[in-house]
Amino acid sequence: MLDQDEQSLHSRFTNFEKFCRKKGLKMTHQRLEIYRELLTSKDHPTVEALFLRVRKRIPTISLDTVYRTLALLEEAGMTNRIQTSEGLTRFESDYGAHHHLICKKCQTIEDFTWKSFDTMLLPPELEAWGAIQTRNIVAEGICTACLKKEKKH
Amino acid sequence: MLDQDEQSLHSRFTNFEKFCRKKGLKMTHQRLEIYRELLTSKDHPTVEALFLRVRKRIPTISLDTVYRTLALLEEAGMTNRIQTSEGLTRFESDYGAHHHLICKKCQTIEDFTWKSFDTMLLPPELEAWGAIQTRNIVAEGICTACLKKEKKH
DNA sequence: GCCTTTAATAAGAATAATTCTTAAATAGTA
DNA sequence: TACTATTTAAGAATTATTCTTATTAAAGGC
Repeated sequence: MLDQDEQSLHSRFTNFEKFCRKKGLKMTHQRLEIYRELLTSKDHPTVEALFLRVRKRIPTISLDTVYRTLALLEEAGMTNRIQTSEGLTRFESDYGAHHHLICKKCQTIEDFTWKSFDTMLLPPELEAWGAIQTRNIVAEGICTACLKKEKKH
Repeated sequence: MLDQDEQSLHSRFTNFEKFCRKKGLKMTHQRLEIYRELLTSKDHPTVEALFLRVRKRIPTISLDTVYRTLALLEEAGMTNRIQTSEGLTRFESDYGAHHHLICKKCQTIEDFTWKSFDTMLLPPELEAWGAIQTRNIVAEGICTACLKKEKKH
């Protein structure tokens, strides 16, 4: 995934403030730090991982606050929840349409984009199903790092 | 998804027996019934749901046995685990490449196939990532039934 | 800048899904 | 039929997540 530039990062913070005001939500220290951490994390962290990272800056923060804030951000469409086959919930800040590559060995998740897929017409049979809003590819396999480890064996 | 015919259902049972023998696993009443239930369930059941269904035939079966058997079947590639955004784990028997339509309202999952997507070349950049083994689409939206309910409102 | 109101927080209890432990039951085999 | 190694049922333990409640802190009016 391409790096986000400073401009877009800044506009994301502004959007967060706007969203909070519109909803009558308070802009707390905790919310801001959790959101900042999520924006700068590129590894699809778990709730626990985010909690540990934010705790470096806010030592008294509780895990529950991280859960609540993530639920809030998700509702506002500012983060995506990813349920992995490990059974863990991971989060990512949302940079528009993209897809996932998951390594079955080390469970790391990488993003990729595929514009021509995104604009491709879905099979016409699907129209009868209802109103489709999103389509995401999950590709699984073994990443290069894990393949190398296997060879050494 | 197309109905499976009797022939294929039978061959699946035979494969299960073969798999068990090869692995030195015992063919228990419980394993057979859990597998049968999974094969004939077309609604991507949760562990709990499978447990309740199998219990009609084996009233003394334990939830843990269902968990263990599903883990076994998964390892053998005879079932797929689907982690939904509700946070529930659902299962399906594996009938080759297919994709999922998930309703955000009622959370039901439907299968669909898309042959031309399955054989389509992935973006060449992905080659550097590693060895990709599977690719699945998850399309989300609102199903017709839920759309109708919304209109009545 | 201070006060008031109301929402948000931390802490720990509660819940729910899943896994583990152990004694009893059973499949596969001699 | 008897033996051995798995598998099972039952319930305890674990883990992720949500709830409860008393305390703290934002936002807005003064």
